[in-house]
Amino acid sequence: MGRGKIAIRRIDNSTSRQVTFSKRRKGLFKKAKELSILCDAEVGVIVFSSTDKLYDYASTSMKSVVERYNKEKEKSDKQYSRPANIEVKFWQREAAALGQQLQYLQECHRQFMGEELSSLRVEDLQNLETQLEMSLKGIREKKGNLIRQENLELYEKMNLIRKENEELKTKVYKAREVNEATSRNCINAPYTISKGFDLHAPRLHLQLSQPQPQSNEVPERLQLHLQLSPF
Amino acid sequence: MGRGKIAIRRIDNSTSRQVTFSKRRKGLFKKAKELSILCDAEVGVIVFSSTDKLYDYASTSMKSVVERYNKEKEKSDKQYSRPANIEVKFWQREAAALGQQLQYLQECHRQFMGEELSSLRVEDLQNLETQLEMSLKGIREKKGNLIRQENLELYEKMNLIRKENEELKTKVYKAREVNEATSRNCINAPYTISKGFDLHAPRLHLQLSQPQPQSNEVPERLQLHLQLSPF
DNA sequence: AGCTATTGATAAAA
DNA sequence: TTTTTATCAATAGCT
Repeated sequence: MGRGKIAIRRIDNSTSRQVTFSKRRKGLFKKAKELSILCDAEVGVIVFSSTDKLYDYASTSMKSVVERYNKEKEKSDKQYSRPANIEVKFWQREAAALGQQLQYLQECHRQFMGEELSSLRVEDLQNLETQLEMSLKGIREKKGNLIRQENLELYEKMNLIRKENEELKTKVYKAREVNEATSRNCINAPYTISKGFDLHAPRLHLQLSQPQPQSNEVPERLQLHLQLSPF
Repeated sequence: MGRGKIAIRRIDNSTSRQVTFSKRRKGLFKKAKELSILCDAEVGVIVFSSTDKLYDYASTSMKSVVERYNKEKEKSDKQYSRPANIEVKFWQREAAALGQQLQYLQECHRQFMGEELSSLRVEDLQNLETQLEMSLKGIREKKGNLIRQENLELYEKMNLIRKENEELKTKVYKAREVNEATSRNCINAPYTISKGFDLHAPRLHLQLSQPQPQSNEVPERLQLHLQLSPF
């Protein structure tokens, strides 16, 4: 169709190609429009030129055509993107709902902290007070139980250590006796050495039987809890 | 181009329309292909028949064409889907962050309610107790202030009403005197009527000077607050 | 589905 | 780019 037949292959002449592109693109869009009208069809045509310029025709709107196309395709293929908008709305709602919950809880929490009480009536304040008293009761009970249990454990440990100490003392005394018995055949005085050993032994054993990192804090805590515990 | 010219309008004959649709659709796709080859363009054509069947041609792939089209459009128009993916991620993050905050606050709140204390150490419980004691102090102070103020207002109102009552009483007595003076010229006994009016007057005025809906609850509240107020 | 007269599209030139 | 015009391609109406 033209002054001469042409082979269907890329047109080398850039100008010629440009002209042909214009004409044929126009023709393509016209044909698309005719098809849509004659046959009551929805038609969309997208064309990118070799210079990356976009041209498009749609009998209705390209948005409609692409959405319909994606809807049709997503039956077998989920990689198309249209449902994303629904997703965005879903997550927006989700965030809004969480935000509201958060705000409500924050207000509630501030009231529990004794802040922002101005909006409350006497009745609300009374309810809050009652709730806090209940909470306090539970918390004190729990704390008391914990402390008592800790103290019990500490007492048990202390007793264990004392027992060990007693046993060690007897061992040391026995060792000293043996030492004294043998010392008559010896020149140097082992008494001072044995005395030094006697003094250091308990501390050494205390550390061995307390593998926790805060073993040196134990007495302090013990004192603290005894002091605080009114139970 | 055919045996006769046809007007570009919907073909009424269903069979004829169907045939034309087939022929022209094939022609359209051929033209699209020629354009893409001759001019080195990327072309996509989407056609929905009047019976909702999908036909499409793309010089490369429809996915590529549609994505390129969306990418091009999103520069000027946000309703297309490529940015939606980023948006989805944003809102997901937002929701996740809010959810975490909420969860943290909920745990905190439950502890303030005296629940779920098992994860807390003695130190935490002590802090919680101190906080709650502080909160309670603030709440009690606020409640006390509110009640005192309410009581003051109620006392003032009561005094006003009493004053009004006194005034009314004097008026009633004066009216009775006038009545008695005129009753000598009358047969029936107006004394009982005036006594009844005397009894009902205060209640009537109490309601008139208390436009609140719970005006009949006032004495009860007054008693309650006096009972509760240790301030 | 084919056929073909006829119209429509467009290549080359301006 | 658009117009012109000669030519080829597409297809409407029939089979």
